Amino acid sequence: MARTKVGRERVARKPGRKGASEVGVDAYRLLRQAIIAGRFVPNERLVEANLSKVLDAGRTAVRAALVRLDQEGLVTREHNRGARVRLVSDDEALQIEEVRAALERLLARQAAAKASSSDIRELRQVIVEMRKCFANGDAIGYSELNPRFHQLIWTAAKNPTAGRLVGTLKSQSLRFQYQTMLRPGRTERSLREHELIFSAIVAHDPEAADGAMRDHLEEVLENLRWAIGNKGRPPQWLPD
Amino acid sequence: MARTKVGRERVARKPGRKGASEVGVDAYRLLRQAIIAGRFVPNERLVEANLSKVLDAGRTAVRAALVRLDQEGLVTREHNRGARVRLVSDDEALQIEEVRAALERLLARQAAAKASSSDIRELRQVIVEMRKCFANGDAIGYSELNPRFHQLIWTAAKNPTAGRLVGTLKSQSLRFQYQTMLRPGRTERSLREHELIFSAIVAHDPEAADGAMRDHLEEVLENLRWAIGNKGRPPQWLPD
DNA sequence: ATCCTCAATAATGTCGACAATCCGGGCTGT
DNA sequence: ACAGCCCGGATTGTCGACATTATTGAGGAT
Repeated sequence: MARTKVGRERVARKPGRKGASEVGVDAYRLLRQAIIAGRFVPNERLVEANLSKVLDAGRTAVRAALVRLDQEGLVTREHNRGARVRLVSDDEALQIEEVRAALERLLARQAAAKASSSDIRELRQVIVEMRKCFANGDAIGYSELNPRFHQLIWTAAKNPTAGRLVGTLKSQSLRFQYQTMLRPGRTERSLREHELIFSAIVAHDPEAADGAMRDHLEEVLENLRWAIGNKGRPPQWLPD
Repeated sequence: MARTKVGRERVARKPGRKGASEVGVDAYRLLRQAIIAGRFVPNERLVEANLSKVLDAGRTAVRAALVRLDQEGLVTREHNRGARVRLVSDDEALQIEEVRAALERLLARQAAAKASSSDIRELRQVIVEMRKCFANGDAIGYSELNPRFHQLIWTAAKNPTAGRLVGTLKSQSLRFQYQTMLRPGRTERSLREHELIFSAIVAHDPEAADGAMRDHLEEVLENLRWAIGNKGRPPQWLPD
């Protein structure tokens, strides 16, 4: 009865707090976003007490988040030595990208087989916007459309297993992605490749979708190799 | 010095305990093995207190293990509702198998490109043993050789990223695997397919390895579909 | 009889405390 | 001067305690 625990004020950790969201999952998402956004230097130590304050969550929640992120490959944990943000080497980035390519091919194939008309409508929408960005020379707008296009394919494929996997892979190699669109003329080719994938899906032709996605990601991989080769030099536009 | 804490007996939780191993990782491995081995009914509730006693680990360790296994897809956790062993539906099993096929194709390709002579030696060893098992009609021996063959390919491919992924996928769908070898004549075909993969790797022909692995896993997938179609009926040999 | 309410129970989520461990810096002995 | 040792600070790992939440079952009102 009315055991309104007065003993320990469960006073909100901080005044403004979304009531509906849980603490643990929040800590996980926040930390994940922070890592993906590159707000930590690679190999930086993640001290639980600090994160606890910064994320405004108990150490327990931080701990759970670190365990998840470890399993996810975004941080490494050594016994009694804490957690660090994981540094993915160049070789690893290539491996990850290869795996991602294999999965995206599968997803493109399945998307072509199973895409609903609403899936196709949304894809078309993105393609239209991409064309606009290209016409306006808006390279960064284009870059932001890119992941949306791929995500739509994942949902169209209706294969959540593969979708989750590709998502985590992408988050691991995201740091390398910013270099991929700097090459002159890359945007135009990319647009054409995306259009090919799209039309294959519209035509419900799995074979063609697979091939188009293969070509596209082969191109991306080639770019990545090039970017890694040019490492150390500051990334810069080569004005055409 | 010699702060040999007597206050709280850290006496081994149970008499026989490997000193070098840590508790947490042990709990994880044990629970994982138990789930994979099918020692739980699908959808069975995993009560932390019970596991704590059974696994002989603190509740904290159990908790961490559950978080990991959740991320790995072997259990599901609902907030304030605990964890259950995850039941993978038939559809999901098919999806998983499709993803696995895509990854194994990649691995076969890379194995053909990069296999060292010692890798090849070990693979040959397994093939020889497989032939023996087939000749003796030892179907279960053959079944146990199967995963070893594939694992050797993963190591030969030298792509730990893909290897880990395939490993977790396999653990998720392991429950469905026992049905795959029951079909009459399956063993012989399987052996031939494995031999084809092997010779492609020996010849360092990535394209052929990819194709052979594709054919092999297409066959496996077909078997899985058949097995799922025949569900409910008790699995039984059809004597030829 | 059926549905609603509400307490008892069981399990999870979270926190604080403390031990175990690692790391860096100073001290000592040769 | 230099190597090795040892200690103190900092950080992680683990445990127990307790609040919170879902669930179950009994009892009462309609």
